[in-house]
Amino acid sequence: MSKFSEKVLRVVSNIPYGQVVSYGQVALYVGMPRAARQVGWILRQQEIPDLPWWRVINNAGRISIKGHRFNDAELQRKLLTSEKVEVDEDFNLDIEKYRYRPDKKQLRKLKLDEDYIEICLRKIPYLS
DNA sequence: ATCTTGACTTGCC
DNA sequence: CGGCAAGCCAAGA
Repeated sequence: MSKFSEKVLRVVSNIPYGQVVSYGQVALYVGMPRAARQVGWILRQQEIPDLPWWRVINNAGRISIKGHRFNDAELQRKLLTSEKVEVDEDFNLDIEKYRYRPDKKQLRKLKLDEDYIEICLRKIPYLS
């Protein structure tokens, strides 16, 4: 398993119950702000135990499982609604209402440079 | 090495 | 709001 994959799994597994992040956000927190598609690529290889993959959606606020995977999208909606995240019949939700916004302390756990952490905080500000 | 495939994002109509 | 074209880059073949 690549370093990239490991970091992605670590970030995703830290998303709190009842909150969501976008693929681009995960990419940002693993140090590769433009690798959103690759985050999706990693999560597509299901069979990853103890990973709250359903808390990752696209930045438009939509469940993003594509193609002939309607059942998986339905499963994701089911899992989200079970944690009180409201998702409508078109797989849309209010991402800003549920978005996970880590603070500086939490970002430091990811072993990122201090200045890069500032970039993260500027892009996804922590709201206190 | 080279090409293709996407659970993506952003900007620009 | 919605669609579309570019840009993106890890993995597989």
